[in-house]
Amino acid sequence: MPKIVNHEERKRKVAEACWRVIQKKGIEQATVREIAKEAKMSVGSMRHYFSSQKDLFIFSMQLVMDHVHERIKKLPLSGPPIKDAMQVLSQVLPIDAERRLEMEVWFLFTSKALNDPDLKKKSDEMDDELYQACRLIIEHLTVAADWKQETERLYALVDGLAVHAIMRPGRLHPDLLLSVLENHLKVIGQNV
Amino acid sequence: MPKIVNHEERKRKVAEACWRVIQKKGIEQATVREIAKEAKMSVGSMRHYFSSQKDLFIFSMQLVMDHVHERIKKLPLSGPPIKDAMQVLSQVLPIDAERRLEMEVWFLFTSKALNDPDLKKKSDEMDDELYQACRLIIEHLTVAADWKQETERLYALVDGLAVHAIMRPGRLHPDLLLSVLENHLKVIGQNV
DNA sequence: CTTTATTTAATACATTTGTATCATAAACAA
DNA sequence: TTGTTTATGATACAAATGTATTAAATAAAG
Repeated sequence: MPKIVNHEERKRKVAEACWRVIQKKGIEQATVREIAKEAKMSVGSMRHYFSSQKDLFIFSMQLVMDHVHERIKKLPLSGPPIKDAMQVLSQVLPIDAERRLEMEVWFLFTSKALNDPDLKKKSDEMDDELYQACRLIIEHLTVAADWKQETERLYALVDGLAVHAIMRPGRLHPDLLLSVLENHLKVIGQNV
Repeated sequence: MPKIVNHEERKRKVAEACWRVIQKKGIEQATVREIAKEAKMSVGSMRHYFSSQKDLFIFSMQLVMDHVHERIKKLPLSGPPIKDAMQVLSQVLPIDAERRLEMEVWFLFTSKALNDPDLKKKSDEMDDELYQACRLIIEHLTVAADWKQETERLYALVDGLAVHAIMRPGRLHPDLLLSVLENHLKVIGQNV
């Protein structure tokens, strides 16, 4: 009956356009008009896929989470613990253009989430998952009794490195970032 | 000649009102009208102190930096290196209401700075200072050859802990935050 | 071809926003 | 008092923004 269009696929295309606008102009300039322009459609047409700007933002956050999940799922793990941990954590670090876009966008959504309960819910989801991932890594790497402390330390290090690499890519480039993280894991592995 | 008003003092009062609005409603809702209301003056009157919203934002960022500087300057240092380091780093960690307000506001300014060159300049100033502070701490605590790596690690840990304490205060409360940081410094102090 | 459901897009509208204008008030100097 | 400078705040205005409305185009089914 209708026009031949893959609805979900179109939604993802719009969300990716939303990402690009946020990266290029910031979240305050991520207006429905700017996003529609980037997606090469009209505002009215875009509204057929997202009934409100907030719907689009939440979908765009979920799409970041989905991409991270997919990359981690595809990883050929069960090698050395430190190597596996590096592979997993690299999926949330801005070490190439693709991850950088997603992490910059996520960073801006996170800041907006501080004063937006709907976005905060999604932000907390991701946060809980990353915390648990760090917890598992710590449990596999060490037998330290204070796993809570070590988990917070690893998780804070990962997010801190991500933010610094986003803000100061000239100082904290991908190679340095990865070596800092790997050395941390090595020290942890020798028991703290 | 004029009305009896301390111009600089008034500017600081407005900037602090700006902080409170940003914390309560987010940076997108930190409009000139909201800030004027919080400062208990009219928009026109506020414009007498700041000719534009951007001027107010940059002054408000500078005021955060000033407060951090003042607190550090007042510290009675030259005790044990780890204790001194903790005292200094605590000034940029959200461990009480005052610091939490400043760090939340700074966090939001930082995210806005990603797409605003004027704010980015101020953000980079603070960033450079904190990096150098971490560098000094590392140099005093260890003789490790890789001071660049250790500086990035400490700095990322500090900022990561700050962001997590802001986003998830229920999980990462001030006591846990401080103990994670202190243990890190202790391990560093034993040479890495 | 006709019908029907979906997609597209132009236009409108009420709000909000930053900034500008202008008149008034206040305090000190002459 | 008179004059001058600073402070205050009401009002105005153009631009931007999220959302709603409405009509047209498209593709498949009858």
